[in-house]
Amino acid sequence: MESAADQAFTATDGGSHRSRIGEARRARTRARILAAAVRVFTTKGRYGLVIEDFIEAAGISRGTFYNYFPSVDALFEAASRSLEDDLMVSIETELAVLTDPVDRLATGVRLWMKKAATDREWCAFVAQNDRRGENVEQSVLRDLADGREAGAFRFAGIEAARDLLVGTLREAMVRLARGPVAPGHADDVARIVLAGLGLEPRAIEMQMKRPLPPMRRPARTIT
Amino acid sequence: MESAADQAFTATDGGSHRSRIGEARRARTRARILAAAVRVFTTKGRYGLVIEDFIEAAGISRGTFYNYFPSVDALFEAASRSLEDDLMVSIETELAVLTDPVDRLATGVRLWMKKAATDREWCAFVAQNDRRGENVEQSVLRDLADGREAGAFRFAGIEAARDLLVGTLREAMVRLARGPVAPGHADDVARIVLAGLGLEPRAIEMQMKRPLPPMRRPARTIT
Amino acid sequence: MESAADQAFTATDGGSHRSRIGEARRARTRARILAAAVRVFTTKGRYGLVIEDFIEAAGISRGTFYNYFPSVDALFEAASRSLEDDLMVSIETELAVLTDPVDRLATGVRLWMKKAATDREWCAFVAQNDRRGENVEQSVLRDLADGREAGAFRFAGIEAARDLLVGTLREAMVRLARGPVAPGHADDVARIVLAGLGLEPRAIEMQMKRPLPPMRRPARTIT
Amino acid sequence: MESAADQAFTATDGGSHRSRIGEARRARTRARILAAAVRVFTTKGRYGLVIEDFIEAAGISRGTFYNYFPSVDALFEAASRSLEDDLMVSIETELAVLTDPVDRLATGVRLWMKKAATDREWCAFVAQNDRRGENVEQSVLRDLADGREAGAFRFAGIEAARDLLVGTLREAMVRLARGPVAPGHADDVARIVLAGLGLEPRAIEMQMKRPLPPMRRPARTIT
DNA sequence: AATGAATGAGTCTTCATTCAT
DNA sequence: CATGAATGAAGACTCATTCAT
Repeated sequence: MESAADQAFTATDGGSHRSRIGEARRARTRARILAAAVRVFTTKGRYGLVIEDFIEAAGISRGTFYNYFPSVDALFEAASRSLEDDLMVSIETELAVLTDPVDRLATGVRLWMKKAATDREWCAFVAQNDRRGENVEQSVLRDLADGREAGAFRFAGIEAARDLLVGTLREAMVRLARGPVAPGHADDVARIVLAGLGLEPRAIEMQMKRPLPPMRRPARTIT
Repeated sequence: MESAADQAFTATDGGSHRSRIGEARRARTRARILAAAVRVFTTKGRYGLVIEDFIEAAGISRGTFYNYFPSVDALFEAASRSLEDDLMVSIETELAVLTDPVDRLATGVRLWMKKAATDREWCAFVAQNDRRGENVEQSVLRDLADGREAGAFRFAGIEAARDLLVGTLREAMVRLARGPVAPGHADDVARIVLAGLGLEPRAIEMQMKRPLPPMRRPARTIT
Repeated sequence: MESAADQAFTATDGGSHRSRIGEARRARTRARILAAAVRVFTTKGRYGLVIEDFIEAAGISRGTFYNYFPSVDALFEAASRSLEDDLMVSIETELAVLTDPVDRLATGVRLWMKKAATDREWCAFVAQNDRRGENVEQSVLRDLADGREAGAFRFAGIEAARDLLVGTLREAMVRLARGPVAPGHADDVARIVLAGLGLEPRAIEMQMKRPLPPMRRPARTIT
Repeated sequence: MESAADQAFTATDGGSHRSRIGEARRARTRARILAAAVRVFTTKGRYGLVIEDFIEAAGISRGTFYNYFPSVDALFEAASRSLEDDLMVSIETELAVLTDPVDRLATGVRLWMKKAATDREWCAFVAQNDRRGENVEQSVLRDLADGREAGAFRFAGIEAARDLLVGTLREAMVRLARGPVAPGHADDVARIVLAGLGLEPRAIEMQMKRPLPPMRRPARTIT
């Protein structure tokens, strides 16, 4: 039942009160499905999953699933982007204060690897997806180009450089998702990538000594 | 379809000729299915394929498919091993004469990329497949370890080194499979990988100038 | 949406004003749903429609639909009766002044065809509906019987006569609903039906020359 | 197991023996499904039927249904055309010896009504479908045009004439499918249709006295 | 009264697998 | 061995209906 206050409000508000309530509920359900989907994908992999897996994990009905996502593929895409973008926002926030492309790229790689090493679920999930989102691709390409122009990076083709960066991180994540790794693994990966980009050994070590800024929003927030 | 002559001949023969004919036919049909399967996997990817896709491409019946492979997974496995081992045999043959691990690894990477650039179908297929075969993994790890011990490679962790090598090549292959690339791309990839492994720039250039031995068996032979 | 003024007024009033307002609103919403339903049925036919089709066309919510109609069938029934009775009232009004059964039947057919040719939406909708309403059936049967008794009509069985009349008009309406027809089509249909009933050619021409009374309520009023 | 004779035959026949066996089986199953579908549609009407209804009636599996028809609609269409064409072939066979369009059309109508009166199942089914097949439409239009040109028919528009013919027969069939009719009903319908087309009363009576040729293939043969 | 999120039973559709020919 | 019709379990998808707000 609506309270008198609600009534009066509604009367002069043209229905937006109900709308806002509805929207909030929708957002909550969507987040719930996405969170459950991440668990499912992480646990059971990318393929061979059926709708049942997700509705059971999310505690919703079949119909509700289709009210939010038209297919498992769409769900995976949404969950994937959500997780990745979530991190990228955190990273970009930190990188915003850095102007030097080498600082930016080195810090970005280290933060990414730190996240991967710290949050196994995130790592396992993102490693499944063999394509990075637009956010990541653009950010990476820009820093690579700028760093080369500045003379800090020395590599032949920017495409090869991007493949080195993305490919190495991905393989490292797959390894991380599979089980324990040697201590220092994350740093090893960062070093070898920077070496591949042609950064001087001393510059690499300077980068590795820089304190890594803490990332905000460490808790999973699926939107 | 057997000719009438075959029939007549078989009829007066013991079992062995029939067997030999049968075996040869079996091998031919199997090869035909595998070749068609490679085309299918290359074109449509690894997942979401159904038996119909393969029997249509191979021009065989449902029943015949099951006479040779118990499932799509088995077919993929067979096609995958066939293609990869095929190349590894070629590469290993060339590398056999090389004793220096750096020579071996550099040449191996260059041959691999040459194959990828030359044979798009092979490239697309192998890029789909996540795990490198055991052959590849072991050969790579040995050369990495030996090269580091010899002081030519300088990298922190061998796992990171392996991830750099495998990951970069994989991304490069995905790129190749997607469409045309800049000229010199294959060389760029080889260079950047070697740089990542810590090889001196001059040593890298020396490697790149080495003539690349031709690979035998250029024509696809699926076994 | 009620204005604030309505609200305030209602608040100090007894129940009856609210009731009257409510009834009026109810009637308006119902009419709106019916009008939308006619459009939907006309466009998409009788079957395979889902509630979504109607709530979208009417711009209402699911819940509201059920406040007015329990099912699509009920909605169709209501829309159907509404449209057909609407016309029959008009036609009966005109025919009321005519006593001769031949005059009545001929005029009725001509008015019906005129309506069909003039109002494509009505035509398409009614053509979908198999059974004529009871009103129509009884009126037709009486005029047929009277006309035969009077010696004007000459046909063997009254059932066959009714089938000729109803069937021919129906096919003509289907044709009209499908697209443009030759000029004079409506008259052709009236003539051929009267001929089938055995009316003399001269009598037919006399009927066709009679001025057709205008129908009242030309504008759609769904109740 | 194949017999030795089969073997020899197959060997020189390039597989067509198996093909013919397969085709025969396919044809039988298709006919079985169609026959069952006719029963179902006749009994339960055109709409609201589900695949289950048909596979149960035909005694086949779900998968088999889809091997032959993609949807209930397609099945209805096929069954409908099959029945209608079946009759039209019979009728056309009889009409082939007749050159006069009036003879042809009058005989055609009488045969059609005879079929409807004799075979209730056929009648009920065909009456469901509100469109005649191309065969029927073309045959009717040609005879109408020829008969008018010959001066025997007198009607204003050929479209109206077609609507009269098709519409009247359809309503008569609906009536027949619903229950018993007065004796002579079929003849009444033929007479009233011919009258509508403007045929002279004496000519009508002459037509009605012509002996109706027996139709071959009286038994249901669904193809 | 109006809203629209949630539900789940009812159907549709696919596809791996079998097997008689 | 090859064939392809038949199968039916598994899973996808729809949509009438309910109900808290």
